Amino acid sequence: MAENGQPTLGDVARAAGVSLATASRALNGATQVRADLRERVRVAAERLAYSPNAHARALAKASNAGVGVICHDIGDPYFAGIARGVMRAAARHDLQVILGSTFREPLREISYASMMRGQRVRAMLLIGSGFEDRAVQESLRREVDLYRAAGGRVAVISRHRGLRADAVLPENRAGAADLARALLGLGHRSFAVLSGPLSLTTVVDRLGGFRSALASWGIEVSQVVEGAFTRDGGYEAARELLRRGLAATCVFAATDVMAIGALAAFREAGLRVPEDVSLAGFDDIPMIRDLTPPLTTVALPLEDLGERVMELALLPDRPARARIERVTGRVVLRASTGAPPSGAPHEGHPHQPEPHEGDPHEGPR
Amino acid sequence: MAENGQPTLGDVARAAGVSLATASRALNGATQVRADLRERVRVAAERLAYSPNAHARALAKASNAGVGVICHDIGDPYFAGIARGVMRAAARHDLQVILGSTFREPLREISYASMMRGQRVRAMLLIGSGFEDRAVQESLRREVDLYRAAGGRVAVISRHRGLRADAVLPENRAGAADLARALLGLGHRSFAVLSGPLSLTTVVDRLGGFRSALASWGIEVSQVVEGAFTRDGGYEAARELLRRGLAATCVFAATDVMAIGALAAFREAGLRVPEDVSLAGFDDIPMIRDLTPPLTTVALPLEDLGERVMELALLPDRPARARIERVTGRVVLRASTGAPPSGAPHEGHPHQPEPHEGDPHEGPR
DNA sequence: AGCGTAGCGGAAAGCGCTTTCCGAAAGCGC
DNA sequence: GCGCTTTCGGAAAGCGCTTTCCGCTACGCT
Repeated sequence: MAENGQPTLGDVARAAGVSLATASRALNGATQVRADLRERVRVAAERLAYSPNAHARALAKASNAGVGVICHDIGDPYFAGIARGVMRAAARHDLQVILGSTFREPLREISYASMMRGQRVRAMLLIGSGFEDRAVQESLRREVDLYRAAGGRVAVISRHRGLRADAVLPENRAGAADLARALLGLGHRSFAVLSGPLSLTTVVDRLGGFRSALASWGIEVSQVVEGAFTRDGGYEAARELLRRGLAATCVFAATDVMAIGALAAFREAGLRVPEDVSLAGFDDIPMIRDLTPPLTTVALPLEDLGERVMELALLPDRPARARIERVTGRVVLRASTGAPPSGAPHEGHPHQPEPHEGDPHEGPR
Repeated sequence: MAENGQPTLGDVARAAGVSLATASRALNGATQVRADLRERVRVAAERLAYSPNAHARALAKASNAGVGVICHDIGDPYFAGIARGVMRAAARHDLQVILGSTFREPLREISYASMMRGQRVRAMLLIGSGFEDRAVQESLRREVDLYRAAGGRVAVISRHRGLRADAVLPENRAGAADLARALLGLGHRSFAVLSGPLSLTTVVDRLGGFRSALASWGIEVSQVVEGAFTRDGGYEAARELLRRGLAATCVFAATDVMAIGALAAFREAGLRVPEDVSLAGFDDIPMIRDLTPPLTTVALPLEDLGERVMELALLPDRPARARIERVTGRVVLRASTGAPPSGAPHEGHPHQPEPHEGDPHEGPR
């Protein structure tokens, strides 16, 4: 009996009248143990409420039933949705999940990764765009490489650059382009974008896809305002947009969460959506269906994303090249977008070059 | 060097030219190691990218830097909000979080608890009401007792019954009573409740508090419809309510998540909120502020709840009696509640006994 | 200068489990 | 019925770390 009162495998073996090794085999293995003995061991374990020490087991087996998951904010519906999928997949494989929420602090991401390497988790999942900071990227890269060198598996969502890990990649460019075309189809000819931090590939791709689809109609995005990837970030960005003077009939927010904030800002300013301005987001987090008006968006199967990234990390053979699973976003037109108001700014001269404060950021890659 | 390529403490010691024990002390302890040696070890560890094997450490120390957290659905904003707080507190204490999401399957809760016992986590956090099933409760109770007997610490949110664990308990009764009084103050005299499963103490308390406040005005709840603790559960319950014929000017949904569904159902039925019917929820999940209309609710500091339950579990001395922290819910009146419509049913005869299909459930405990 | 004491480094014993390596027991054919 | 093959159970060696227990060194004191 271990000092803390927990029975050990030895206790079980003794209670069952077999050797320690036999008890181990009886409990774990498909190995050959006589049926009656196996049963006796099982009963003894049951009776003692034996719970194998996972650490001892992991140490002896040099493998582990844990996976590490690092996301930016478990309170954010986007990550919560993905986490849901991850949990489901993990349960299917009898894996336990060690969760890290960075709260968008780069250093915390590194330290989580390092901690998970120490835990010898079987796989490490990085969910969401990486941080811009070069040094941070370098540290993370190093950490991940060490982890992989030790046999760990890494898979990511929305973050392929520089990590060459297996990845689930939402097709941000194509999705945003589809959205742009749908909005053009509604009659809009002038657009503003509330982007997230322009350092994130996710944002660059969404903005880029949106722009390129417009470009083939000879239209440019009138205004871009950067904001944090949060509800309040969207709210502030929308306020900034209004402060600058809204010069668009349609606003595209880089994420639904931001769009929610934008909606609030517009409403506060007395703008009706979609009568005065159309608004679209990206991701399709569950709650936006219940907003008034329900939000047009590019739907990503969040829970699926989580399940797939888990499965990806668990695939046995590591090919030379990283496996990439692309996930299509489906445009869902809801009531937050409609025809542009008649008398809208720029209507009738869609091809005019737009002199405005412009955005200093490079186009799509 | 371990076979998987990870350097071991022995490697570090050799590289630093000290003994294994010295290396261990240098890295961990406030124990006495000469400063220059300590530094040499640190450098060697750094250079080798040494990451101590957490399992070996946990095994040797018979303690562990992990805590287990079990909730019902990490995708639900209520639990996601609490989880956020837990993560924050865990990070403060350098603890890693092993997360379990039961998806409301009782057996999964047991198996998570058992798994976490095997992990020898330092603390176990159970978030949210327990399951009704007697056998399930018994198993969980047994599991928890074994875990505690082995020195584990358990803390819970919203689940005191039968576990005698330290608990953070939202004051559901008082909160619901306050809400009822506020609604009475708005002029309402007839009420329907969309409750969650009546087997949950949370629901019983909220319903009970609501009822008892009404009772002191001689008013009874006209209708109670049970539904699942989800958006769709609220939606369905509201539809059922409408099907039976809404006989109230104000509807109280046991959780915000349910209220969101109810709002959708009412809107679909052409009922205006709050002009035709007032609607209130409970919890104050972030998104309800952005609904139209914003939802009246009883605000719980979700993130705080998470931080507090974590801190509670970490408190060193275990007193004979469980520590209970009660958390007050604050009524937040928003636009989803207003004065009852004139010509509302029952108006003018608030004290009449209400013969209707009634609810078979006992009153507040 | 000699002795006592404190402090620091090294050897070694586990932590609880898995797993290999053997020896023993059982089953089979002739 | 005897020897050989096949199973199966037990002893023991780690997995990587912490920690106790010693012995040695170096310093301080008289």
